[in-house]
Amino acid sequence: MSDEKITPRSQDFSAWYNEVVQRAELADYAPVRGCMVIRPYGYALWENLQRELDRRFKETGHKNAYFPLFIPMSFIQKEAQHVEGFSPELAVVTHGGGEKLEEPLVVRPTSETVIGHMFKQWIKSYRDLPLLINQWANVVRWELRPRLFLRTLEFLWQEGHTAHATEAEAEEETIRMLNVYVDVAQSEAAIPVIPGRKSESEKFAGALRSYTIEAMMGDKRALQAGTSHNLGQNFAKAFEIQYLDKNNQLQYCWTTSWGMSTRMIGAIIMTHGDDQGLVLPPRLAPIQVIVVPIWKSGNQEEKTKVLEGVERVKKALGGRVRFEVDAREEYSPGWRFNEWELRGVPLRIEIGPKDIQKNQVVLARRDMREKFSISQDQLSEHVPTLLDEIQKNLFARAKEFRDENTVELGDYEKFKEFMEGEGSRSFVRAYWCGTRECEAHIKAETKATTRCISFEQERTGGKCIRCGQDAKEKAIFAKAY
RNA sequence: CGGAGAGUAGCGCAGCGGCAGCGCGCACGGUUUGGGACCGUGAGGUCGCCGGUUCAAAUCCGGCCUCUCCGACCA
Repeated sequence: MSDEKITPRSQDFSAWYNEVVQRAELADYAPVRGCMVIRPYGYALWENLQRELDRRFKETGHKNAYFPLFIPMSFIQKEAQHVEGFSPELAVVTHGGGEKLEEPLVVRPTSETVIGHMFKQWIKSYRDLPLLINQWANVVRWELRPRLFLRTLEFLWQEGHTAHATEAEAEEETIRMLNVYVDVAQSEAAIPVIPGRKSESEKFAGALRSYTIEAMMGDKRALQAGTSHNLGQNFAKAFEIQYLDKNNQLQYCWTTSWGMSTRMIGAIIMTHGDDQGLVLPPRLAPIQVIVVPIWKSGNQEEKTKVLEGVERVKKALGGRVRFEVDAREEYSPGWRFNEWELRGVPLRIEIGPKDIQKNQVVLARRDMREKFSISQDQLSEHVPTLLDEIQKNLFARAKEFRDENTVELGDYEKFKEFMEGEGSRSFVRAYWCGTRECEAHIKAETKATTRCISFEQERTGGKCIRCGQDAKEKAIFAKAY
């Protein structure tokens, strides 16, 4: 590992991002183009996110299951929109066991089709509904331009799939799960998000309606951090997912699907990170507190005393926070400080001879460049409180940044100028007539796309920013990842 | 897939027809330790891959692969 400083965020955001991912040991490039290895530290972060999602899925009545990686090609082709949307990015297995397969197998890009096929077998009666399933899995999409965590050929995610008796229930489920994503993003990852509806052209291939949570990254570009789809009866009809209602009438189900992926790790990096490196939200950080003991080597008495102090610290923290002790003598204190800052640990405890004398420790918050001392007796009470404060501060800071970089515009010429100039990477709220034509023109002329039609808006109506026709709603426009 | 750049030790780079180099990291020994310590001794290489030109190729030529950035596509 090189000792050189990382590229400052302001100088080259992409270079900064790649360096942080690798030097913080979150992930590495794999030998296959577009693929990545998630290293233990990055995987621990994912596990913490998984735990928070999984807990909420179970609280809302969902059960985990697992469906196969391989999907018959014919399944993908059953839903017209779906095949159109996913065909360009499919990985297809044509041979197995040295023989050409009779029917090619698609490596799942998402599992609506195979799950739809199984739902048909499992659902007979209205009594079987709702069916609430989630799976933790890897999926493959042959992306043209990969980026660590944000867009790799293979990625990890969860995909929820549910079937309901009525459209209203399906819609309710879709929104419920979107709200779970809002909660996880904001409460756990400390990332402020805007929940809203996707435009027709941005929605999932095969969905009736797609909802999204959109976040602003440190370079002001938008990132879709989670999606929830109301699939209507599109997949139910394609896969004949039917039930008998109370009146013995055969009805098609209404289905939903929703997903959040390892992309969230990219979102965390790009929302909170700074020129020192990664900054992790305490609630998801694999290591919440790093304890760095300091002593003069060769001074055995001093070392013993400091290590006794470390034992007291461990006792105070044990069971309350996730912590590690970095007592490596081969690295200077300064080196270790920098190392753990680069890796985003929210809170550092320094303990050396001076602290032992005064029965104190030095605390350093990762979110601020300042140190302060507290009595060792206050540790067990103070550290969890501090972690909460850091969590809140990260969210508040990110929200302030996003709000500062969100503008409301009504004039198209100004909009165009804005997207070319300094503000080119900001969120713009503007009335939009809702037509594909206007959306496509805006995209072609400004590179900005509609991120979502935010739920959080007054529906007073106005004029479309581009065509001037009546518009019912405002959309958020931004350049996106 | 279009445009640009890059691949030489783990990382960052120099060398650009004639012995494979530097800095950092790594190992060992010693001195150090409150913001990326220092000295010494070492280990580590099919110069991205394949082919061609040449007495001789990391270096010149052709093809391919990979990565990064900018587009189109996308969780």
